[in-house]
Amino acid sequence: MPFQILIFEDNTRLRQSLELLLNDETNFHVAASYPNCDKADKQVEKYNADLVVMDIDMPGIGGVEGVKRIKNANPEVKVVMHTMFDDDNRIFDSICAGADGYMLKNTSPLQLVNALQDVMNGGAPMSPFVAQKVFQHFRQAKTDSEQFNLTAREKEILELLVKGNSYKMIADKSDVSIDTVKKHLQNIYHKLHVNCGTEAVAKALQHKIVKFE
Amino acid sequence: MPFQILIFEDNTRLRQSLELLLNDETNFHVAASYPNCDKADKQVEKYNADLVVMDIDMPGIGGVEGVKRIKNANPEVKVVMHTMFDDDNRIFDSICAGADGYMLKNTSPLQLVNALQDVMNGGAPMSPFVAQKVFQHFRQAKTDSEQFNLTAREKEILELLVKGNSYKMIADKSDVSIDTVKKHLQNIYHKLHVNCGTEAVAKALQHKIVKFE
DNA sequence: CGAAAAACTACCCAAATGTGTAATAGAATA
DNA sequence: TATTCTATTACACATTTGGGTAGTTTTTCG
Repeated sequence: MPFQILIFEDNTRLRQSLELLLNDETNFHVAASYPNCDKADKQVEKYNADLVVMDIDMPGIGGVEGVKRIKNANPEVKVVMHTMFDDDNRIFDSICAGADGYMLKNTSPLQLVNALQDVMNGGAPMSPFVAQKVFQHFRQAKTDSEQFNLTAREKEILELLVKGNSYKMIADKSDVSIDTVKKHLQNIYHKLHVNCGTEAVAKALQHKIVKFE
Repeated sequence: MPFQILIFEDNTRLRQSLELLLNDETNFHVAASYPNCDKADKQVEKYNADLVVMDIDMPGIGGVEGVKRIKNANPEVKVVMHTMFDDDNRIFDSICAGADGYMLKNTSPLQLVNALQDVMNGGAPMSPFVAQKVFQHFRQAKTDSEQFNLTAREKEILELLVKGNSYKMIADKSDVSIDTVKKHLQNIYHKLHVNCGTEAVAKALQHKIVKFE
């Protein structure tokens, strides 16, 4: 039995093209297609869909919200974004909302079909450009984290602060007096251009000076 | 002129297979291959390589450190990891170290060649399994972030704290008395199971109760 | 409607935090 | 060698923070 597919795409012509393209595949069957995803979760339910092809820019609620609802109601349904947008926010929002793949509309029909097969095999297909964005996201902060010129000792103290230690606890664990800790933190605050511990923690985590766990 | 490729792979048989496979492609040429990457940066320099295929588990410095050195000396060289390891740390460490792709060794020869072509076209090829891991990494905390039962007001106050505001500033911006802020934060600390502001900030960011920026 | 949850305020008090100034000693570097 | 950088400690002072207790007022929801 072929996979049941739903298409959400407000451009009528494109929507029909997609239907034709996907119905050509023996193991795909387009159960239905819609120009908006306002009731996507119900529709997925109704057709017992296995796979959803989702545009982002549509009238009513957008595709990102659409994914959220579908995944919320039915986490095992695969959703692949199919959109023109290649900006970071759209991409990351979609992934966080639960999308299983992200293909740009400049993808060739063959590649799109491959991507959909891929996702049904447990993969997470992305257009090359998207994959690059994703990789960049990991590397990102890495570079600017060095720019604060914290000394080894300062990083050590800062890390203890981030972990939730009080000055006294930091002093004990670092085996120095509490006044030394104070002085170090004062210097750290200056280097990070912040005025208090909470800000320092936020900055340290944002810039990955201290890693999570 | 074909792309100049370097291969780092300690398994002799596999290394030779890769050479044969890649030399079959008209636009690839394996300039050299080595059983370890202790001098990878120099070797890349020497052959003016465009692309590196890098194993992770090798005698001497591992592939992750190898990528780091290559990218440090020569950021425009493309490096694709080719390894058996599919654990999160290996994957994310490699990406952070600057890898441009991450292919598992169970990849078919055809797919590997495709991946290498892909990377030379500016893509970031990943094995399906790896792509999935990467997606998961984004979604991660998302689910448990709701579990703290913070009220809307509490989230608002917490967010201001994370942004570096003092109690007084929060009171002003929220248009309530400072004592109210105190009380709210006290409740928040209890809900998050922490004892102070810095810990709360760390927890809020880790669990994405408050988003970066 | 009536109970429960959330928001708000006030006051007291002890402890923690952040700033300034000052000084010593070892390491790194020019 | 001289100088800068880093790590260290000390002390004084004002402010902030965090906890406890106690009460009022909205909202929300069964």
